[in-house]
Parts: sequence; C-alpha cells; structure tokens
Amino acid sequence: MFIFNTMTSSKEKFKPINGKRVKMFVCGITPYDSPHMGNLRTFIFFDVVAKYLRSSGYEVFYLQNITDIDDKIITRANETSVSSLELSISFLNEYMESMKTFSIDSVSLYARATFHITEIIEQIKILEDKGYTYKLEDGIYFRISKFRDYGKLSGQNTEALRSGIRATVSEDKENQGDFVLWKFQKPGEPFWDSPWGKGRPGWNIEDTAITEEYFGDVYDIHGGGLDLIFPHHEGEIAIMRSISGKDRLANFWMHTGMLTLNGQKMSKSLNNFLIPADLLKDYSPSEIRYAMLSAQYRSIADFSVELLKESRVNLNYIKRALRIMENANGNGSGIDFQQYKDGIKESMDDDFNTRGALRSILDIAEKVVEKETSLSHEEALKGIEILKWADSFLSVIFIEKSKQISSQTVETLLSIREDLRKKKLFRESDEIRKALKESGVTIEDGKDGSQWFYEQ
RNA sequence: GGAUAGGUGGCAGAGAGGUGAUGCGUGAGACUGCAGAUCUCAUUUAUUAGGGUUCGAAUCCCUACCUAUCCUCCA
Repeated sequence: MFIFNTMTSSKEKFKPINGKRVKMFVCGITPYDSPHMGNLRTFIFFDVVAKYLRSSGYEVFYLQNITDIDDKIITRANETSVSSLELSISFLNEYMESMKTFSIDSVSLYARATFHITEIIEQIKILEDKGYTYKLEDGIYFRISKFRDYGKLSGQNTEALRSGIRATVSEDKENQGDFVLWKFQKPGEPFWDSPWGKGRPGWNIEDTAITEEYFGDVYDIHGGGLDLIFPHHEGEIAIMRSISGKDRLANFWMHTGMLTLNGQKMSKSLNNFLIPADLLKDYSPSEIRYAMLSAQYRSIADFSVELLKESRVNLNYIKRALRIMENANGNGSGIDFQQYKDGIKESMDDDFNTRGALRSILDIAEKVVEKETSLSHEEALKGIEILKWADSFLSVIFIEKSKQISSQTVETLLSIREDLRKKKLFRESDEIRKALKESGVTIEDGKDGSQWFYEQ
C-alpha cells in the first residue's frame, strides 16, 4: 500500500509504527456554522481511508478533534446572544447528523478541545521551560525562530513569509509566524484558569495536546484539508517536536484537495458554499458520497450538477447489476470476478484511488449486464461478495433500508397494476407507480414484464 | 512577490518514451400507452504553447503562459 506523503511530496510504502496498529488523526471542524460540502469531502475521504485500512487487516484508531472554543465561535455567539458553549454544541450536533447521513461512522473518538485544557496547559508549561515561549499583551506566543524545521511541510521559508502579501503587520511579535498558545481573556469571553492567567488555548496546541494524550508524540497518519498545511500543521509540528525532541510528528501527512464551486474554493468567507441540505433535496446521500469519491482526493474537484447526475446514473447501473446477480440462475458466464477485485485492490492500494475502484466496480456491472442470462448462481454470489467487500469501505451501494415496504406488498400492487395496464387504465396504473415511487420503490417496465427495486 | 499542486475531447479522467482507454454528456435509431431503463451506431482534426533529447514524446529536459490552493480564519 502506497500513500502520498505531503512531507516528501512522493508516494511512500505504508508501514505503521507498531505492527498492524494504525494511529490516524484528522483535523475536525470548528463548530461555528453548518458544515459545508467542502468539509464533507474531506471527512468522506478519510472515512474511506479508515475503513479500507481496517478491511486490509489494520487496527485503526481514528481520532478527530473538535475545536469547540475559538474566536469565531465567540463572535458568532455574541451576534446571536447564545453562549458560545450552546452555539458550539448546536453546530456540533448538526455536524454529527451529517456524518450519520453520509455513512461516516469510522471515527473512533471525537475529542473536544475544551475537555483537554489540562493537557494543553501542560504542553505550554514544557514549552515555556524550554524557552520556546514569550509573553505579549494578549497572550503567550510560540517562538518559531527557535524551531529550525519550521516551514518544511509546506515548503515555506520564514524569510519569504515575512513579505507575505496578506500578512497583517504584527504588533509586537518577534516573528510574523509566531502564533498564540494561550490567549488572555477579554471581558465577557469564556475562560479557563492557567498559570498565565485567565484565557483560552490557541488553535495549534489544541491538536497536539489531544494527539499526545491518545497517541503519544509520534503517530502514523495525520490528515486534513490542503488549506491546513500552512500554518496549522506547521504549528503542530513545531510545538510537538519542540516538546518531544523527535525528528517527526507523524510519518504520513495526507491532505485532501479543495472542493471548488465555479472554480473557486468553497468557503464561508467567499459565501460560495453548499451545505448537505442543499443537495439532499434532489440527491440521495449515497449519490453525493459517490460523487465525492469520483475525484482523486488530492485533486481539485469542481462541484457540478453533472457530477451528481453522472453519479446517479452509474450508481443505478451498479444496482441494476446487483439485481441481476441476486436473481441469477444461468449456466455459467465465465466472468472472472477475481480480476476486478484485484483491480479494486490495486487502485485502493495506490494512494486510495477511489475513482479507480469505482471504475472497476462499473466494469463488473457492465460484465454482469452483458452476461445477464448466462450468469450462474455461484458466480453471482462471488460478484455480490466483491461488491459487499468494496462497499465496506466505499459505503455507496448497500445502504441500510429503513421503513421500506415489504416485497410482498410491492408484488401485490404490481400485479394489480399489470391488470390495470392490460385494461389500458393507465391513469390508475400510473397512480400505483407514483405511490410506490414515493415509498422508495422504482418500477421499470420492459419486454419481459415489470422490474422493480428499492431505492436506497 | 514566494510556496505547493496541476494543465489530455463539451465535462470527468486513464495512459508513466512505441499511431490517445473509459465513463458521463450530446446526436441518430430500436424498444415503449407514458415515464424510466436498456440496446445499436455516431461524436469527424482532445495532450496549453514554443524549443530540446530520441528512430519515436501526453510521457524525459528547458522556457513561457494559464489554473487552483496557501503566505497567519479555513476541511
């Protein structure tokens, strides 16, 4: 298995530090607003990563943080006159709801920053003792000049950063890149006590405190969006390595490409984002998830309706093949299912190429449709087994069917409809089709009678 | 200005030195009460540009141009 490592800009053979155990950390959200599809892209992808690693025999501890204290939360809370705690919990619930909707259920532990204040303070103390910190009027800062490898992950050097065009001129910071570890409380803001006075933690140290708590000072995979490489991940590396003295924080750095809308990054500040609810009006969760997995995770993916439509068509095609397999009773088609399974595995082992895996699944579907009449029951079982295996990490085909009407009822209604059609009472027969559609059952009339199937 | 990743048909996306897959879309036809699905055929000059290496380049090298992201809020 090969993984593209941002740190080295190359694909490297994956090997966990400790046998088959994998410690994976992915930067989660700051719950100050609804999660958008860009966020979802990242979390859907890492869900596949965790699931695929598990299906490949690894034991994965997938840790995700929640930045539930932050300037934006405080600002937003003040605007809406609820407490920052209430605000963050409400958006956190919404986030968890989305995770459920899109079958993102592989995270072992969600760690909230506010539950780890003690560990954060401990880390700052160590940094202080080692001379990595200094105090300004508004907080305790980390001194990046003391950490030699600052900028290694992003290819930045501190000299160039100084002339960054967007950097606001610093007040008193020793270096533009210095970041806050502990922010002193301003009147009315939530706070925790610390040796430096009342305040709250800075962003970067929340994650290092959490990962050190559960993983120790070096772990296997650190993931997140591409936009977090600088400065967030540089900051994490600077903090943790300064504390541990080790030559690394994580062995593999994985970053997902941005989801764009009309060629521009989906983001709150540009106000060009889509939230799940916008899409769920017209598309199912698995169609959306399929669309997200249709692009290679590191590439820019421009969001489009075409992509969703294509996903729907392809997914329906796969489901059609699945129905054929479920009813197969031919004499043998000679389809070599194993080669497709190998193809899926090969794609996934190559830096989690979900696009390639989906391609192989479509190849299976195509073969099955082509050999519909000759496909034997035994062959079909093999084919279904492969689809189930692939779906154990892709999670787009077999979605739990809730409150669906029984197949017996459907058959009964269909035979009634058939009679109506023979009598050319089409208005009545169309009513039945419509009613079934609303219950999640799709009917397709063909030469050999009507076929039906459950939508997800 | 610096950094990172890229630039292949209308769109998505393979190809990793030996006349450019595939899917979607589109067009035509078949089927059909309608819808949908499916089938058949088609989509004729798609590799950003210019140099170089080579018998041969999408692929390797150089230059230019373009796009996205980051340069202290960001998945």
